[in-house]
Amino acid sequence: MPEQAVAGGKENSVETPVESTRERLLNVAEQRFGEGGYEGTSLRAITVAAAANIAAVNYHFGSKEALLRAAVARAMAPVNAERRRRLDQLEASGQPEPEQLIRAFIEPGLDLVLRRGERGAVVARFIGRIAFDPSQRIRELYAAESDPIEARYLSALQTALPQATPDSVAFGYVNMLGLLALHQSQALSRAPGLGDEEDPGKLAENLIAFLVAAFDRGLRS
Amino acid sequence: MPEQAVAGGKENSVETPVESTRERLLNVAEQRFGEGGYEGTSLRAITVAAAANIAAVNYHFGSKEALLRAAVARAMAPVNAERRRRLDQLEASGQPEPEQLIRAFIEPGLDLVLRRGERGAVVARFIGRIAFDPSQRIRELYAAESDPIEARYLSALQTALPQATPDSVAFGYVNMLGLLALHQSQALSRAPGLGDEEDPGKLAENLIAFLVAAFDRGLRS
DNA sequence: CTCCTGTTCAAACGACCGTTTGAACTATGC
DNA sequence: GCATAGTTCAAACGGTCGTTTGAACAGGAG
Repeated sequence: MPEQAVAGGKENSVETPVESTRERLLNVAEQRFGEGGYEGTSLRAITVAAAANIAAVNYHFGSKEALLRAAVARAMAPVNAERRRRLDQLEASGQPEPEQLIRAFIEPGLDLVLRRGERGAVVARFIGRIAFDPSQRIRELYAAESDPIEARYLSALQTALPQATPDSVAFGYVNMLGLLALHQSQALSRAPGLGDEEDPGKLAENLIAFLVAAFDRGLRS
Repeated sequence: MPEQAVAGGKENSVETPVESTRERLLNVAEQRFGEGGYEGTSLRAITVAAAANIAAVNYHFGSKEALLRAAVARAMAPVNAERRRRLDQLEASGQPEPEQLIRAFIEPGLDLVLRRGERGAVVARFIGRIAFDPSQRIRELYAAESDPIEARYLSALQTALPQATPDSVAFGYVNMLGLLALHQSQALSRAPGLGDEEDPGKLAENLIAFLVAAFDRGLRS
């Protein structure tokens, strides 16, 4: 077992804690997959950037798709955990408002991930891109990762919006999901300096206000 | 010049007017590109399905990307024309309501394209997919095709929503663009039978209502 | 008929793809 | 010391990619 990250070597004490090959592959994978998509990114491009051998991918993960799956799972874990935590908290304190539910969905996706400097933006773009990859196979791979919470959000939104039909609540939910993914992937910011990227917090507030209005008054009754 | 589509031959009088190789390539290209994305679709898969030779692509278009560009231009032309027509009409009859502007943007994208049976759905998915392709190069290719109208919509929306800041109007516009593309690409309909695909007209009305509410009350003032 | 232009074709080009192999290297347990 | 399990490596595997080539074919004009 080489490279145990001696945790106090001569150099790279905190800045670069000697990531393992496996971690470097995951880091570079989510960066490159987020930039070029799954089909548009080769394993060789990833392994070169990660200073790893081609065979390391199949050794640590088994295949290109398994690498993607591992990267998606790792990237989604904190987002899902935060969403669960907020849902638990909201449900524990009575009937939540629609805005609180929407906020509990959007903020973990934007805030928690965009506020972490360069790496956070990379993770956000990766998630947003994979969620709507051209290949249905890969979209399902992402959907499987966020499915468990989807049902909780749908029923919570339904009770918070009793006048809306179940179909229209589901319609609003997929719109929320889609808009979040689009802003995460930064595919909407065509020209630089649209006024969004400057402040991720402001983007979250704008998006939440947009969705709250749509949920409150834009769904069929 | 063979295959002049004799316009009244023995068979295939209306059903299959002997499409030229060029037309068959465009038809298959927008179908396959819409299903698998640009990177995920090979020229060989296209030419086999179009019953054409590989070299025909480079003869008629020059390259894979030029084929995509031609397909995008052909698919967007009627949508852009209809949007221009509606904008002209609205501007000729006084100050349009936000809903009228949103309708003039959404309906040509969904209605005009989803109401035309199988081919319309293929074209819609193609447009929606290309608009948010992982590759920035391809997204720009699409954006160039719809840019000319974008400025008109932005200024019309701004005067229809005088209380909203220019930034928030632009924010609403990209959200509208993104949601339309997502519904066109059918990437939002995960499970079959969500209640949307059954009636494209109903989807358009739901989406318009959703967006009108968001524009009217969900933008920063 | 002969030329000429437009179109199609099989075949091959070099490059890159994801995956596999088997040997080399490293640290640990005995 | 030796054996062992975990990890990395250069090299090659068969396949597919987009593109190019040069010959073959088709119809219209002279």
